[in-house]
Amino acid sequence: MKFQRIKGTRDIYGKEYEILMEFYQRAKKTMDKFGYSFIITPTFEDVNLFIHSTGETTDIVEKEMYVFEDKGGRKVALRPEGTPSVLRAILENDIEIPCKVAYFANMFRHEKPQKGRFREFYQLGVEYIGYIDPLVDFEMFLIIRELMDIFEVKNYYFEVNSMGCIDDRKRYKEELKNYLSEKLEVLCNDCKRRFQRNPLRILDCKIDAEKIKDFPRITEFLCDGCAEHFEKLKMYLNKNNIKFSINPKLVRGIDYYTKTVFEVKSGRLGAQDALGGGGRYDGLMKIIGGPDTPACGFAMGMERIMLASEYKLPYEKDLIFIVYTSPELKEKAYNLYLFLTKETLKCDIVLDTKSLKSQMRRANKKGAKYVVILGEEEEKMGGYKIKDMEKGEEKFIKKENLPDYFKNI
RNA sequence: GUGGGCGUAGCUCAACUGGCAGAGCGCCAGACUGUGGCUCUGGUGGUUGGGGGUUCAAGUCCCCUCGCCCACCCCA
Repeated sequence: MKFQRIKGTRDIYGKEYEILMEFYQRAKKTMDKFGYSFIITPTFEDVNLFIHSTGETTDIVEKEMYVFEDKGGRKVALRPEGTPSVLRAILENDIEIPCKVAYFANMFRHEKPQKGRFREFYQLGVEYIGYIDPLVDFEMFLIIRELMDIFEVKNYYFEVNSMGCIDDRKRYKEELKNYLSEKLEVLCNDCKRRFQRNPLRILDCKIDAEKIKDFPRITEFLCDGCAEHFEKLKMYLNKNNIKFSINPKLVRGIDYYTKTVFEVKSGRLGAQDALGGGGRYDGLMKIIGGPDTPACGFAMGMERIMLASEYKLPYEKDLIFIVYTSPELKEKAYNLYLFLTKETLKCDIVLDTKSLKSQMRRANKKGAKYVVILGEEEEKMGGYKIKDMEKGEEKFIKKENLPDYFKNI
């Protein structure tokens, strides 16, 4: 019986694993600098958490969630995004607000896989909870700029829009519906369906883009407070030389956003060009039963980051390979291997009895810098032969001098 | 969920209108009597994704199914 992984999932190993972990380390360091603390929340939650926060009419909840019933009859969902869980955790653990939280975790969405899109994927998420100040929104851009830097992503760009507050959006929705009702007949079937359920989504439609060119801009329907918030953000961005363009069609697929929304995009990705996205969600905390608390955040897709990144793993040749000339010496060789690992040196050894030649071949293939040779002759002389694989030189060394020999490689 | 492309050795791919499943790389070994890379020589390697059908004969044609890639939808 042979098995294969579930569609849209991946095995991450070898170089890709090393890169992902390196990126995690770097992100951790950056988030530490900005004063964020990391959090791990459960992989699955009560399905209602997402229904109420992400939004009942969103594609994510409507058709992309992995939902199942556990043995206790609870309806459970694999998390499709991180923000609801983080807010839930803050409330449940009475974490003091304001707070700054980050996470690095796998997310699950039942979509058809394509370039840069998987059913299980990794996100780096950042949430800043507690302030209405547009400086918070601005900080998201600052952090992303720094992350793009350390992930070595070069050609990225920001798109920004404002969704206004709940009231603004209500008024805008009416206005948009008015405008669209005259065009409804010429729109595609998807858009006709969206008209009732979620008219904002029609702005996203590529088929009908031409037909609705002169749609009303939401930024013209913002209340004074939201307009000022947006102006301040733009000012901060300009002052700090963060380039962005305003995309009045950017509405995002999650219901809870208010005021600022944004995406980071890359030209290197194909159709799924968003490296990350986020925005302000001032109403969400209240929706899930907490105090009325403003917040802002974003998430980035690590697989997409890796696609867009120019980062190359450093070429570290520091492996020490142990070889032995006869089966009788195997256990001695293995003890040497154990000894060296205690010295925290990177080493390896083959256990199936093979010719010295074959062991040397293996050492070379694994990229060994040094080979320690255990042989009968060397045994008699109380030491080992060490071969420098780059120079091809060999040197005899006494057993007691071995640790020192590798001290400064 | 909808469309298009594709599944042949570990990898990259050949195999005309149906006619004995192949190459390169890799892997293993020898040339080199305790020593890697380079070179040469030999060897290993397959239920042609799976199932069914048509045929004397199917990698090739037909149907079903699974998977991968790309796009739509939507998003990270």
